[in-house]
Order: sequence, then C-alpha cells, then structure tokens
Amino acid sequence: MPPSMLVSATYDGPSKSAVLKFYDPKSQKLILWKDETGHKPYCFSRLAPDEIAHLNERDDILEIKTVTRHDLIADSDVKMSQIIASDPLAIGGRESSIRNSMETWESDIKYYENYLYDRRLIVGKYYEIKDGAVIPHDLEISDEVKLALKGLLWDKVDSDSMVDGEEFKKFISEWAELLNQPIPKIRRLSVDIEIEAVMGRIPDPKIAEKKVTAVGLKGSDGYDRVFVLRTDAEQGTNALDEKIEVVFYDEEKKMIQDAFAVIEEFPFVVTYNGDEFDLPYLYNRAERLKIEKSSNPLYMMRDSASLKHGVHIDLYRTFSNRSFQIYAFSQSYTDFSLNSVSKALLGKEKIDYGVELGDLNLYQTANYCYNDALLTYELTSFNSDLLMNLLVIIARIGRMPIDDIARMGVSQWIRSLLYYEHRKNNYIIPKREELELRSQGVMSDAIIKDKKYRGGLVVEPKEGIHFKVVVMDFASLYPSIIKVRNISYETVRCIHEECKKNTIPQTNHWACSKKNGMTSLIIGSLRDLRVNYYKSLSKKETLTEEQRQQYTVVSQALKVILNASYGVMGAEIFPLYFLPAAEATTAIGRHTILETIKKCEGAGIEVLYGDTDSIFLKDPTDEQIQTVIKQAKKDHGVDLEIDKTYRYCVLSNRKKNYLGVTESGKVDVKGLTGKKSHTPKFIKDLFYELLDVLSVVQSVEDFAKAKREISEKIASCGRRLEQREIPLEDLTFNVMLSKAPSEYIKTIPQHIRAANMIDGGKDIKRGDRVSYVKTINRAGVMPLKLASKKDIDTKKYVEFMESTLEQITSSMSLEFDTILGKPKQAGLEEFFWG
DNA sequence: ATCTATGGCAAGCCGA
DNA sequence: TCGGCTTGCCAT
Repeated sequence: MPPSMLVSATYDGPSKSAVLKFYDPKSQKLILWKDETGHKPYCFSRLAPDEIAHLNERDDILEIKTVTRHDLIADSDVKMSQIIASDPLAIGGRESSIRNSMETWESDIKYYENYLYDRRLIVGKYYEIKDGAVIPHDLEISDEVKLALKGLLWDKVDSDSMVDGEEFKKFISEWAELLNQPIPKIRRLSVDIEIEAVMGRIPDPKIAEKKVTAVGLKGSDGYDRVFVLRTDAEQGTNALDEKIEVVFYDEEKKMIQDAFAVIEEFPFVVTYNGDEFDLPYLYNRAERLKIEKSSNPLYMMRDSASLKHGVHIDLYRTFSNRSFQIYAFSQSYTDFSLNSVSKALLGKEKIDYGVELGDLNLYQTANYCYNDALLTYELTSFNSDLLMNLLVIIARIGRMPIDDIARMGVSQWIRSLLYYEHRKNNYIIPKREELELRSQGVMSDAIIKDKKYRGGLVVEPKEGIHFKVVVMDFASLYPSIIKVRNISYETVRCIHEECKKNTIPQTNHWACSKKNGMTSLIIGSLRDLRVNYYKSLSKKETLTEEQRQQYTVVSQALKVILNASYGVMGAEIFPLYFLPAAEATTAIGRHTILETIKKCEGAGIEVLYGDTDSIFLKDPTDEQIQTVIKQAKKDHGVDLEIDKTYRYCVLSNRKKNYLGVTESGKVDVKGLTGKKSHTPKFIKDLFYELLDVLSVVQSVEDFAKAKREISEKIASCGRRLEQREIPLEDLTFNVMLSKAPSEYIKTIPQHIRAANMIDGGKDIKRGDRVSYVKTINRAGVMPLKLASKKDIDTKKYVEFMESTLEQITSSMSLEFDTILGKPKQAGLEEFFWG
C-alpha cells in the first residue's frame, strides 16, 4: 500500500503558515503537515541579479528567484522595471509594486500555488512523511502497464510532427507515471441538516436564528445515523431501515456537539450546498449556542464555512459545473437541485410526504433528513465511486487541490495546469497586456455578428432518407490541431521572421517552427495519452476490472480537460486569452474537414452532411473508408475514425437537425424541437412514440406502414388536445432565465411575462425555470399555477404540435413524393393524406 | 456570484 | 404586416 497522497494545501491566514493535507489510504486518515517557515512570499524577478541585490536584505521576502524569459514572445514593449504583476505570486522590482503585491498577498492570495510549485509537490501524488519532512514516493509501475505503455503508446505516439520530439516524449512519460498512480478509496461522511420551518421564509445561515431540528449522517464505512431534536411534533412510527440509528435529543446544543464530533472523525465531508447553507448555519448556530470554538470543526471564510482539519466537498457546486454535467454525466440532469441530480444519476428522489416540512412528525423528519444525506453520499459512490475518482484524477492533471477542483470551473483548472508548467520551467507568465498587444489588429473578420472569430464548418445537408450511412469523426480534432500545428499563445505569430512562411490557411497567422509551444506540448501530450493509451487500455480484456475502471476514469477526465482546452484560448476570462491561437485552431479545423470532403468526393464517396469534425458518408466500401483515413493522417496528422453506422438517416434541409437509426434500432435525434427541454411533455411523449415506430423500419417498404401508424398517433393526439383532455402539467413550456429578471430590457419574452404574473416576479432569479402555458388572454401566456384548462389556447398548441412533428415528417414525405413521382409537398396535412 | 468557444434553429417581440 | 432583433436551446 502506498504511503500518503497529497490532497490539498492551503495558506492559513491566522497562523501565517501553510497547511498541507495528506490522505493515508491505510489508516484512512488525514495527515496535516504545517509549515511555519513559509509565510514569506518568494520574489520572482526578470531583473538582473545585481539590480535586485538589495531585496535580499528584506525580511518580508523569503527568497529571490530569477525567471527566464519565455523567448518566443517579443520583449520590446516590456520595460525592465515592469514586474511580473500578472502573476500574483511573483513580486519584485520597484518598492511600490512590492508593497502592493505584499498587501494583496496578505489578504487573499493563495499561498499553496507557490508552495506546491516550489517544493515540486504535486496534488494526487504519493509522499512519505517522516520526521517533519515530505519525501516523494515513486510507485512501481507494473510490468503489464509498462508493456502496454510501450506497445500502445510509443509505437503510436507521433512525435514527428513536433518541433522537438524528445521534449514531447518526456511530457508523455511524466503524465503516464502520474496518472497511473493508484486512486485511493476515500473515507467520507455526508451531512445534511433540517431547520425549524417558518412559513414562507428560507432560513438565513448568517443569522441562524431557528433551531436545527435534525442532522443526517451517512459515512462510507457503514456509518448510518440521524440525530433528531424533540419538538412539539408527534413522535410517529419508525419506518427507517433498522440499520439506521435514530438518536433523539432534548437539547439542541448537545445534538450539534455530537454531530461535530462525528464530522471531526472523517477526513472528507460531502454536502449538497454546504458551502452556502449547511456548514455556515451550523457554524453560526454553534456560536449562538455558545459552543466553544475549539470543539467546532468549522471555520468561517467570507460567506462560506469550511473544515479546519478535513476536506469539504460541496456537491452542489460540483454538479453545477458544466464540464461535469456535459462530459462526465452526458447532460443527464438539467437543473442542479439534489432531487433532479439524484433522479437522473441514481434513479432515486427526495422523500415527499405531501405536507409542509414543518408538519412532519419526528420519525418522518428523521427519514427525510437521513434520505437527503444518503442521496448526497450516493452521488459520490455510484458507479464504483466514479465522482471521487474523477476528482482525484482531475486534481492530478490540473495540479490543483481536490476541494478546489470540486468548486472551480474548467478555465481555472486549465489555468492552474498551465501556470504550474511555467513555474516548473522558470518561465515568465505573460501579462494580459502583453498578449493583447500581440493580437491587436491582426484578426480576420468573423462572419457572425457578436462573435470574435470564425468557428467550425457546417456542411449543407442533403435532404431525404438515406440508407447505410457511415458517420466518421476526427478524434479530438481541436486538441490534435493544437498539437500537430504547434498552436500556443507564444507560437502563433511568434517573433521569428523565418516562421512567417509556416502559414495558417484562411488567416494571416503563422506558427513557430523553432520551438514547441507550451499549450501545444501539454494539450498534445494529454491528447495522445487519451487517444492512443487510455482509450484502448480501458477496453483491454487482460486487465482486471479494477484497472479497466481506473483507465476509464482517466480517459473521461482527459476528455473533460481536452474539450475545454481550445475554448479557453478564446475566452476573455482566461488569463492566457489569445484570439489568434483560437482562430488558427478553428481555421485549420475548417481546412481539414474541407480537404477531407474533397478527397471523399474525389474517391467517389457521396458526402451527405458534416459538422465541424464529423462527416456523413453514403454507403461507402471498407476500402474507400480506409483510403480516407490514411489520407487524413498523411495530409493533416489527425485520426479519422468510424463513429457509427446508421441503418438509415433522415436529413432535413436544416443544419444540426437530423435523425438516425442504428443497426440495433437505437434512434439518434439531433436538434429537433421535439427533444428540447422546454417543449411541453405531451408533445415530447408523442415525439418519442413516433421515434419508436421509426426504429423498427428496415426498408423503404416499411415506411408505408410506419407512415400510417404515425398519422394515426398524431390525429388521436390532436383530438385529445381539441377535447381539452390533456392535463395542464403536460402542456407547460419550461424555460430558463438566462439572466436576472431586471436585465430583460430589449424585449420581454413569454416566460418572463408569465413569471411576472406571480407577485410581480419577485420570487424568480437567474437560472430558475419558469413553467407556463399558452393561453387566450391578452398576454398569450399564464404561469402554470394560475392557469386552468379553460384558458388554454388550443389553436396555438395544435400549431406547435404540427411544426414540431413536421421536422420528422417533412423529409420523409418529400422522399415519398420523389419515389412516387408526386409534386413536392411539405405540410403535415399532406403527410396524412398525400 | 459566475464565466471554455462558435454555428444554427424556432419562436416571439416590437418598431417601421 | 414585415423584418430585424432577442432569446433559449441544442450540435460540435
């Protein structure tokens, strides 16, 4: 068993020291390692040593490090007196700028970033802690993995495209070593609290005025307990599983103290919205009840509470992270409440007794509260601890503490990852202004208003029903391009005159041909590992289930990072924002897909459709496919792969709108209104029923039968609508507010109109979903709560139903008309009787 | 308090 | 009534 894994490091303001938290998988405890010496910042400087000699005298600076210039960036505009102010940890130069930096540092700069860098400590790596020293512990890589690395990686890694292939290989082996370290089982406790209910008011954790009535606790080692405060409510009967212990308290103070003692026991604590609610409430309530600070495991930061000893993970923030939502959990949940997320990922829900929480009896409260803690725990444990494992792996890649990974967005992970690499090499981290200066006035025009540059290419679809369609796509297209074409903030438009002939198609940019770019190296090595190594290892049958599981998780984590890595270069919030790099990436992408399509057509393959990195081919032979794959690799250094084959594929004349049925009968629907989340349930249900009909269609002849079935279903649904038989809930449109209600100035959309009808829209905020129905009143809409069946605008609904279903039927209809030699017809009416 | 990008569609709003 | 613009949702 390995020694201890570094999980977190923070600067502790009050004691002016760094606290490193190591997790020991054997004892399943945290080892806290406090460094009292490190409270002074390091000084990074671009100045010559003699210019900064006087700084050695200062006792508020620990050590001066000189930083090498990243020599691919022109330096003519950077004065020597300008200090690396953009890097919060790098201070030096003029007295005033030192002082400013010091003040900032004192208040809120995170010490650990510097700390981790300087000691070469890596989050997620194993260390031995002996006699107050931290010693890196390198784990043996098993022979099998070594062999796999050799066979799957080195033979396939394409370092020829890199300017410096050896440097690239070094990156790959370092990553492989880190990512292959075992993931420890993390002992953890989930906590959820209930507060005495006051009608119509949400308890304020800052005031913590009302009593805590229950504390649910669920631990990974079978700890199942719920504490309940005796109130006026009836006791009720115990319906909880017998392994769950219900403990009643007469005194709230004692209950909270006991809960604190349990929390103290566990190295990791997970909550759902504990940052904003449960933990600050407990902290403030404890203050109010005069529980002494020393027995309180929590401490307050500005608005949120955290743990003194343990590591706290707030799942609400983790599941709100769009990267997790989309790439790790395939967008299976749409809002971030505990109930919705649990429903989607666990198939379980919160308990609903059908009465107000304040009216529950004691055992009901216990059950409700414990259930929330259980759901919270299971969100971290389902699928063999998938979420915990993802957090550990992303912490390793992002060089960031686990609890920060769980709270911060992907742009901050990537920032941390890139900064780490700069510091390791003593590179200057460029200032925003330096990068801005280099991108001024050099951009080509974006074709779309409100966009900064041109993006991916979408091919005009060939309308109709097509049989035997092979969908191919480029594996990680943008990361591949970043690697192969050496795209990075310092390599695109580099300072070398000779590189200017290494042009980027469709732009006025060029890329460096003398030195590897930082992002190109990092993103490129991670891409190669994912595509050539982890993807195949996760399917290798000779490995154990456990090993395969780890490789799957690593592959998923890499996917998350890689997918975001191109995006951040074009995002203002990203400190290494550099538009020419983003523009170059998409331009090469368009060039790659365009050239590939040309090659297909040249080889006699019909290309039906394509979007950014995918192409739809009509019934190609295996030989033709292989030719195209080879060509793409040879010409562009990218991997074209078969994604799937459709038995048939219905393309409309609209881009990003199609339907495909695979050989196994699975229906893929893309972009059609019928699947969108705001569409009323009754239309969605009908829509999916129609898809079921289509999934069994095998040939052109089957369509005639399918068509009859479809028209019957549509007609019956239309009748139910006219007769007002459909329940109101199934008629609601559910639309999200993408901004604060007050920001809707230019127009007032329907969902805002509806929301404003309840108390003038007081209770809604950004991110909420509004449920409304279309009605015959002047506004045309009413919120679900206020509407009744007689208000429904049936005509509008029939129109909406028709237009939604036409997206399926129109292309089919068209196809039939062509087959039968009839004139062109498009409408739904014609579909029925045409 | 939160933030990776652009391309594209349907529907509704609102001024000309 | 028309058409440009805003909005939200989805594809990649």
